[in-house]
Amino acid sequence: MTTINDIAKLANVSRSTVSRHLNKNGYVSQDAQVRIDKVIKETGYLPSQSAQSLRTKKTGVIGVILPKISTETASRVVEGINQVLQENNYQMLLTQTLLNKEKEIEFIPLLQARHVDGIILLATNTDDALVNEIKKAKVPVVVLGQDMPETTSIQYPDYDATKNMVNYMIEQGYRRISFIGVPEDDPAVGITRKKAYLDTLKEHQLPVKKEWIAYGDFSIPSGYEAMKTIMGAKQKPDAVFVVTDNMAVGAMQYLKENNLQLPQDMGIATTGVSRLSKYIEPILATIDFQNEQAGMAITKLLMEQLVKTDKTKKITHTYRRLPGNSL
Amino acid sequence: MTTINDIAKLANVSRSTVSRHLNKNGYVSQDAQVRIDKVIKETGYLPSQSAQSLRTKKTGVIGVILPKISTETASRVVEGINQVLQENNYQMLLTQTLLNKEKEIEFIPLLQARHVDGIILLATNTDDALVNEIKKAKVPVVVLGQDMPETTSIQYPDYDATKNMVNYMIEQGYRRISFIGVPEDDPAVGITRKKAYLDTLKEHQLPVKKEWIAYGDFSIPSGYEAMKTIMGAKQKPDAVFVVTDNMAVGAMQYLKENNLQLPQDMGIATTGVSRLSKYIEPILATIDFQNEQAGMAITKLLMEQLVKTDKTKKITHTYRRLPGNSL
DNA sequence: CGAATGTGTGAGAACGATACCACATCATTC
DNA sequence: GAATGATGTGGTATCGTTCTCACACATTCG
Repeated sequence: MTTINDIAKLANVSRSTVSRHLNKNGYVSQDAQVRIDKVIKETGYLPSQSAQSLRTKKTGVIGVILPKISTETASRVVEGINQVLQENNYQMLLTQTLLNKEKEIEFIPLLQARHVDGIILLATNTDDALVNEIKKAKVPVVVLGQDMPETTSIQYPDYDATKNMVNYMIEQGYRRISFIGVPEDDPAVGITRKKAYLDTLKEHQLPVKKEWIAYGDFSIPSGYEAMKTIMGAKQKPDAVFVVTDNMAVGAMQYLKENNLQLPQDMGIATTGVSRLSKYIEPILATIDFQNEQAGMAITKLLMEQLVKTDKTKKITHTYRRLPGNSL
Repeated sequence: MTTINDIAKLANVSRSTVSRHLNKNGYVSQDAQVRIDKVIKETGYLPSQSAQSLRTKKTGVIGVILPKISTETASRVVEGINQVLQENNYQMLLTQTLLNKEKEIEFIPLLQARHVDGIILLATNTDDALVNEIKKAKVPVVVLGQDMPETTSIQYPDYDATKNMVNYMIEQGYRRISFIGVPEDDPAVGITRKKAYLDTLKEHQLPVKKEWIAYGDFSIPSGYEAMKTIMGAKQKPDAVFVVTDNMAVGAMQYLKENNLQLPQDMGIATTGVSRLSKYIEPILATIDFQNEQAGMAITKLLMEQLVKTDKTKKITHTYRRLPGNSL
């Protein structure tokens, strides 16, 4: 590997001059500049990032912590993140927790040892230990998906969107609306969305039955099982709201297998829009959280934090309701 | 940030001793070890990766170059890659080319400037400039998805798998089999799969019609359009083989919109299995290239290369045919 | 005309780690 | 009791940058 010293020697200047030219600070004569440029082109020299970052404490790398990359939601968020990072000449160090909470915490110091300039966390919980680790962090940490105390974060509009959809279901004439959720470890999805569901029913004086509420773990099969549980109730619901699209697909599968006509016999609605969901039958009524944009937005927030570490900011992302024909 | 010097001072030993202890080479007394460990725990010290890599020329980071993360294939491969990397205590620097060939080439030196220990390339072409850049690389580069000359690589069994599926279609009684492919820039998908299709038909003395062949660009809409083009032919085919599942979904969409019963009026088969494809109707007959495993396999190959830079290796990955009910 | 400013350059000290080397101490062996 | 080898330790060079300083020379200005 050629180093800055080689360049200096070949261009007949000192190391300092090359550095000044490269970083465009300080004076370098026209003459020296062309000589340096020439040599750099000839040798294909690229500065050693390790040395640079040892010196400057900046790496141009952003750490991203997410549960699992091979989910459509996560990969779309990453797509958005990557886009903004690339515009700003940053690169992305990706880590997966595979839903292991310990890892979520461990990765923060680990990424800092790698001297990432900032961290983007797609959070699945808001445990104290995690919040603590974030507070201790020496680099800006921004959070997407949960309302993390004292942290710059973007939340999905879990409450409003859910309410909007459940309201819409009621407008469509459904009165016995069941619910498939997830455990409360994940506050945004597990608590907020459920609360919105309950609140909306209550506002309309509609019945809330315990047997109409079941839980899954984000996976397609768990949606299938939850639907099965609910359909075991004495009084059958006439619709179901499922908190994630994957589980909705599972639920739908169960209903179809049991010869229920959608949406005539049963309405179904969800949040989250996967690329293929337009092509399943019926097309799911869903909430689009526009994950790419969310990824871009959170990254832009981080970029801001990188220049001026100002106060923490809370933003709620937008959403769109997509009609589908499952209601 | 606490440095090794702080640790040394606090533990009353020299910097060297701390380093020796940390790297478990050379002698350190029991006594010193416990003192050092204690101080490290108290301070939460983590060695600076920049300094380490400046010194050792190793970063523990692997660069991954891929076209687009938010595709199911790519994200599953990454899932596999990540799994093996994590086992081996490596981290992953992710870059997207967004199908821009120049970037595919640029990223190789760029990642090297970041001192990645190795590069995994999910290649979409085999251009000379790219091959050249790989040859010039100072770190091991392994390639997944294309047969790259003089490079350690894993290819998908494009030829055999396609042949297997087309043969199966013929067994099922289809005789007028059409084809939706992609441009030849991507040799593995654009050339090899098409050749397998043509060869198989020829072996069975079945007609190959120009009007039965159309091309898309990997996207769902392009599959829709290609199917439309083919169905414009005077003599209609009785089946279609689509080289990627996304395009197959588009093709299927077109057929359904035009009231063709699948598989009675028209058989459809493809390669690539997306998470949701089991839930669309009919279930696509497809080839599963087992992307996670491919990702794991290519990463293991890279790990091998990292210890002993031996000769280049060529491996062809395995596949499974999934029946579905679209044939 | 001397001082102040602008332009251009290189020497050398960091940054935080690793690794080679020299040296000290102690136990073992012939 | 001298030689040998294992154990333990610290000094110092080094990796490839950036950055502060000191200094040299030109030009401008009061």
